[in-house]
Amino acid sequence: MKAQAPDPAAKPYHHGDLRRGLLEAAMAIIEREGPQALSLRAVAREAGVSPAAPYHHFKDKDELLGAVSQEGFRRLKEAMDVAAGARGPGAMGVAYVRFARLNPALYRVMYDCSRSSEDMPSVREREGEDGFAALKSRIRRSSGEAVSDLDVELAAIASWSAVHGLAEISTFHQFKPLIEALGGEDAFVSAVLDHLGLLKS
Amino acid sequence: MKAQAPDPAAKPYHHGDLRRGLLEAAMAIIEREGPQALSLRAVAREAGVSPAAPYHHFKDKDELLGAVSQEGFRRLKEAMDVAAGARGPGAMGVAYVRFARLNPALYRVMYDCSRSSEDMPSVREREGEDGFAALKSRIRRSSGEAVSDLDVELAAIASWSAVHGLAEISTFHQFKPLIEALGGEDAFVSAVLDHLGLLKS
DNA sequence: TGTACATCAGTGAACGCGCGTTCACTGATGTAC
DNA sequence: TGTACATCAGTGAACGCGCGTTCACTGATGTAC
Repeated sequence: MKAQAPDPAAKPYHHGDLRRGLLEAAMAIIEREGPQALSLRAVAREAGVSPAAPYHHFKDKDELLGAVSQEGFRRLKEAMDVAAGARGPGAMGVAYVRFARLNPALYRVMYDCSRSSEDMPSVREREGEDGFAALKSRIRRSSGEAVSDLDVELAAIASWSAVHGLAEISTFHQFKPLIEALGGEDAFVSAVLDHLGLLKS
Repeated sequence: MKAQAPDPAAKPYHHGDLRRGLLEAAMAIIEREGPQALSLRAVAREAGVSPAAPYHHFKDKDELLGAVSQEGFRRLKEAMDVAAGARGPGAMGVAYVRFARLNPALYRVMYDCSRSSEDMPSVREREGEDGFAALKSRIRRSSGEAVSDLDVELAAIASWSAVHGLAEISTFHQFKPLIEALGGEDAFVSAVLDHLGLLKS
């Protein structure tokens, strides 16, 4: 009998798409137990595979972590694109913070990888650049013609800082009451972003 | 001869202030090798003491990490207080980001501890609260009387988000050229914070 | 001032553990003829 | 269509390592009398 009718119960010797399976296992572990708990062995375990199997798909642990980060940026960009097409002003900021809220540990890993890797532009960085460029042209469009390139650049950085900062800070327990009073996370984020103009001190 | 003239070369059996020594060792390791490299054994090694010694001062590794975070917040508050007294508007934001830039790994540990600890108000949280309250009254003072408590609160959160986000993002290599063009980190930070008002999209 | 003793703050050896990685291997798959 | 064979993607045992923590211990310090 030659492997006809692929029995779905029988675990095949070959996984099919173990690379993707490992990435998903890694993300599951990160969100369930935190970035500290992520080990290659744990990922293999989670994927139902021997400890040596991942080495056929990733050079070492760092490479897997990099791939996880990359996949995270891909998903973030996806979420932002959806928000960009659909709703009005502020929607993208809200979508950004929402992504970070729904995937806090993944978001942390993404940030850590961004900082530590000093190598050449990877896919991740290119996607990040894309997002940043899109942000700039959005700001350019919504401002008058009187704004310089430098102003646009600085405003884009300010904007990115604000959403990144808010993404991390809004998870503090300290803000729970205020968030409820405002009617949920998204409303809270929107309200905070609306108050960025008041800052003069 | 009874331990007269304390020979500075001779290492005494008792350390003197090992608790502080361990904290400083921990911070040194964190900044030198990153938060991942921090182990109790490494801290003891760095402090020149046996692996078991730290247990006379900290219940376990987490407690030491918490103490490091606490000390970090103390220093951050110190830096902010200096900036508050001395310079004009924006000085505190610049000081905040400067602290994070000079102690990037420590800052990261502080943030991670803030997020993970769900316990009662520790000294760290009280100091954090103090800083946040100070920020609010500063905003209240600099705004007119027409601003509601809610607006002040939201503006304070927006402000905090912006400096936290900028603190982390400004270390990306991607901004090096712009930072140099503007004449240094502080000028860069100041310029970005000045552009927070432009954000409407 | 001296002495007995409790307490404190270190030592160093040992424990069990999970980790990253390597190795020789084997089962499954695809391709050339 | 069948067969030989190269290649691919797994296995599972093993390695050495540093880790957190515990233990019985000992040297130094402070206190009561």
